[in-house]
Amino acid sequence: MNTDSPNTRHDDFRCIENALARAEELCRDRNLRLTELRRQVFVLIWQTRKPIGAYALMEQLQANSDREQVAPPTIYRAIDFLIQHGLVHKIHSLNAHYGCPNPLREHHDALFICSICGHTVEVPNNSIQHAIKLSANQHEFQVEQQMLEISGRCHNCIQPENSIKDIMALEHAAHG
Amino acid sequence: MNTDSPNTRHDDFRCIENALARAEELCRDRNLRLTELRRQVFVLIWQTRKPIGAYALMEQLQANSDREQVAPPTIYRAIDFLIQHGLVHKIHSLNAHYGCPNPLREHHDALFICSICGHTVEVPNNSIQHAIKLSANQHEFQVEQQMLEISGRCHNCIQPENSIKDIMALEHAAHG
DNA sequence: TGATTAATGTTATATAATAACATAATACTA
DNA sequence: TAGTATTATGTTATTATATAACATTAATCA
Repeated sequence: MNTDSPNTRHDDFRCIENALARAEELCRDRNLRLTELRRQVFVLIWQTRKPIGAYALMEQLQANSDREQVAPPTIYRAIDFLIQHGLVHKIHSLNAHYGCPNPLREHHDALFICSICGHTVEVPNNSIQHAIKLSANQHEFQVEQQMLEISGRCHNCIQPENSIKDIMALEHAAHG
Repeated sequence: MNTDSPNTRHDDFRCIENALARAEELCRDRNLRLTELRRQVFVLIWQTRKPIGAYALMEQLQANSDREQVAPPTIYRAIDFLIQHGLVHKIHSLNAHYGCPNPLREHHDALFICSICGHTVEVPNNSIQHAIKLSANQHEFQVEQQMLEISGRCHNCIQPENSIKDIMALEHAAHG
């Protein structure tokens, strides 16, 4: 299932470190408590690098911490906190979660979710946002929340040929 | 929870009849079988006039038909059929369903869902659609499915004063 | 320090969805 | 029109997702 392009691979550690730093800053600024539990859940979500469900997250937490047993409310509370403060988004069409790459910016983005590899990209788009606002105004509708989830194939997964090529290139590189 | 404006009330029967007629036509045209079960579920969804979950639907079917006992798969299969052919939409943010008012038209609409009264409106919007397409192209993303769900307050529920006024007007009308 | 609030632990349960297999109804074909 | 294949439904059990309710611990603040 891991179809990440190899050249992004090595950035993972720094990427997560950066995300964590941003989260800490945000919490400091807003006087929120990024507790050990919340921090662990946050990091686990980022480490997965694709949308992850609450129960999978629970297992991960169980496995990667010295906690005796983790029950659903533990994980749901942590997730709720992270969602509430924009550090994590929920993808309703998958009942899964991913780390928001830009929690400071106010955003109502389009979410492109690859149905093959799970790769998820958040795309800010003013014209979409504008169109929604306009439509809401026309219908005298007061917007509270919005979600735009688009599933399909990311550029890496569009054509099967490409995947095979990639794999062959990888193997070739590994052998020579 | 029923905050429909009174002047739309009397149209319910005809409205559902029309929807059913459209569904029957669609099924005839596409050689699909709108069985008794599917028809019943379809009508129940329309009768609710707001998003309804699978289990609530199950209870409704239990109560409003002479079936002995309705199990989850029964209702899920019927819903799946209706969704698959565009007769019903699923609202993922609510795990609920509502009847599509225009199943024949190809549409990727914005869905405005009132968080107070549940009133749900499907709004076709070319500029939203255009913006999404553009964004997808830019990211070399091949769209398979998309959903835009917007929750907030519909024009009837925006101001509490209005609701109270409506109720008073209704009561006044009923007494006089 | 003691009181208050916020966070977490713990047990049980509610809600949503599907798997697997049996039976019945419909459509197809010779 | 009888036999066969296909589609739809019935039935039981289970999996997956999420929350309620209450106890305990940790952090904050007067």
